[in-house]
Amino acid sequence: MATHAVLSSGAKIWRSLACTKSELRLDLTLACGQSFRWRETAEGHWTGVMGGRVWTLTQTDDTLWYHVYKTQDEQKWVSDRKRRAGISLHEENKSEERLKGALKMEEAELVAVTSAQGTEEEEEMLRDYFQLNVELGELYREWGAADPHFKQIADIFTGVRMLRQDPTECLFSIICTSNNNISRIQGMVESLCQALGTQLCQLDQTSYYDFPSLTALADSSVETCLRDLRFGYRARFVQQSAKKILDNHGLQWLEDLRSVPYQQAHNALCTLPGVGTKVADCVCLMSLDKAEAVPVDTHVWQIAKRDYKYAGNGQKSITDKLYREIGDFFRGLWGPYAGWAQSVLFCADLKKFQKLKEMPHLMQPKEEEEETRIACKKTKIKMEDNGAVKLKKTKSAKLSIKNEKVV
DNA sequence: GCTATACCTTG
DNA sequence: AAGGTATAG
Repeated sequence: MATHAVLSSGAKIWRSLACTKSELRLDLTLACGQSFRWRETAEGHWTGVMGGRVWTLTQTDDTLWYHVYKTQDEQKWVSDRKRRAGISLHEENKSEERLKGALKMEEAELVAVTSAQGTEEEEEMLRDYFQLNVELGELYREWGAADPHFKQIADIFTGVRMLRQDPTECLFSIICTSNNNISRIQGMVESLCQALGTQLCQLDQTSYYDFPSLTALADSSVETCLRDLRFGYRARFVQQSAKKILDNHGLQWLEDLRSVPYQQAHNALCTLPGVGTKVADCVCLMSLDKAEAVPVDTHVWQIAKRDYKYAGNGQKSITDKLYREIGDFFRGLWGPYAGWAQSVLFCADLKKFQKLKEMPHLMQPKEEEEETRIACKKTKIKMEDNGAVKLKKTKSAKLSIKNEKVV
């Protein structure tokens, strides 16, 4: 039976890419709530579905390692890819040019990949998914220079990078995030793929499924199906949004929003049921190449108030006006990649990553003691005179952490 | 423009 | 109350 790949096995199945951890941290980037499709299947090994294939990724200091699994049913895989691209199967011999234009890959490459070659294609898919052409280290320096608070976070939370996700997967995953938490969302997205997506392969005891097509999501049976899967009121939003896209616009519409201005894409998304300003910004930022989109949720609002003394005229909730103002504030502070910077701070606020802040060794020596002293005061952790820290959590330290975020 | 309320489930 | 949205006042 097929198993999850591990680097230490020494099997010659791994390919590599030069990439430092300051440019990419898999653990932070794949588990901070951008994509809900990756799981840590072995220490430091992340397995998930991307571009219709199952991947395991891991990294060493200067290298990103990847393995792509063979899909279980090649023929089905190829026809499924074509169907997604909007090509009816009996039609495919008619117009070679049109077919190539509509397919993400050309026919020749499609065949090459399925015959277990296509090394360059897969490397390119990874570079595209992680947007490795964007120099994150340089951006961190710019954000840090403009913003002392960012600089303080940045030394620990390096390599938090915006993924370039598939727009359909991104939209329908993010619709599921309202009034929800990451672990439940992960389960819901997994259920969604299992119920409506095609199976790609099985590794150990786990089956992997492609994200459902727009057509599958639009079917009238989907709302009931998702209600049964405990999607709650989001079930209707998913089905109705899919149907509305197909009825009013067509298969290519979402992807075409990549080439229109941010505000226009944002407005277009907001016409969909279940898509408000925050969900639209997430989709813009995480799948439509709008780096300036800053999704403002309750936590980003907390960050703005707590760390940037943002007043907001004492509003009780995030109104449309306040939403725009906070976004503009961060865009003014961080510039055209403000959404990327926001994701770093968002990540640094997640409960599951708080332990990284307890390891002061990555900070500058001088800052280190002072920062540590402040942290210790807050959390009542004892610090020796020589600056050493006892890494024992007190009760009060734990109590200051609620749900996903630190209060 | 701002506030309040319902909407599904889960911890 | 959780990474909100839609609706009415």
